[in-house]
Amino acid sequence: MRIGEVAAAVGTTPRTIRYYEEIGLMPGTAGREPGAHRTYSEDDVEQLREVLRLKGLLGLGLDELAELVANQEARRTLREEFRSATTSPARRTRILVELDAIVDHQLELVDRRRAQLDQLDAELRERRGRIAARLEELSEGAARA
Amino acid sequence: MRIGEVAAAVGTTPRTIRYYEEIGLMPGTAGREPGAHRTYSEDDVEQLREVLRLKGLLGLGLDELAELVANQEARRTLREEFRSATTSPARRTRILVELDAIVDHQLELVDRRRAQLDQLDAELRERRGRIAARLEELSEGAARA
DNA sequence: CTCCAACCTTACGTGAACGTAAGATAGAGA
DNA sequence: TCTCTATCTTACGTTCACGTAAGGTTGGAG
Repeated sequence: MRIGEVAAAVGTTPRTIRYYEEIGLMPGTAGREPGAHRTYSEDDVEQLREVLRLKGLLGLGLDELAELVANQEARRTLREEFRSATTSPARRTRILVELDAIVDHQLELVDRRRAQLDQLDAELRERRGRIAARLEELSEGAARA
Repeated sequence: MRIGEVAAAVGTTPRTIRYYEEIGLMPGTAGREPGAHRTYSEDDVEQLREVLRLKGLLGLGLDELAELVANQEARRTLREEFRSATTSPARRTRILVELDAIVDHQLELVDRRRAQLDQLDAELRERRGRIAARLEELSEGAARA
């Protein structure tokens, strides 16, 4: 796929994709003739989607996202090696353990944020509960009058 | 309280507070002599805390935060009127209904974000589950060998 | 009243994250 | 092969959210 298609597919702009390449969030110049068009695989697109998603949801900056991207790339490499027929079971096991650690890390980030939102949500609901209670009181007072 | 105290109390800087005033996220110049020191109430501090919190958790920009702040100020005004002895029960009811709507709106924002995080969380957990399953398979295979 | 730290205003600087414009080029289709 | 259209590189522009520096003022402690 070319950059314009990818941009349209994930809902962003070519400029953003190039920028992400510039700061290391996208595949980069590996084996591309200077001036040649960029081409992307389906996996690249998927990775970009995840990056944009995490950026939006967690509000991460380039440095933090870079860490996650490194993990994403590690995931891809490991998955490929895992799928290879020549990989030994022992090696497969180590790959899986590593993949597990990566996912764990992402889950930790997500869960931390989720906990904070839960806290806020609970506080808002309590506030709403108090308002409802006062409304009850008021309507009872009106009924007695 | 003065600006430095407030900044320290909520973990930010005087500059940020002045900036928030500039863009309408903080009380402003109402009745302050030009050049005089800014003073803040406990309520102001609390409002600032909420703004910073929502900014951090939801990643909102000035415009979206401004909406929430308008609501915060409405909340304060309404609460004060509610506490006044001269307010009629009918008026109190209307105030409560309005407050309820405000909190509802905030809850909506928070819940939407929470749902997205839940979705991501579920996906990550499923991914982890698949990895665990494959590890199972591998160890079983090793046991049979 | 005096002093001085904390504050004031004004204004320019900064980093992140792109937008936009210009001129040259690549590469898929007729 | 020729033709466009999407891409390319380069580079300056922009908005947001503050940081920082300069020179003057406020206002509470002593």
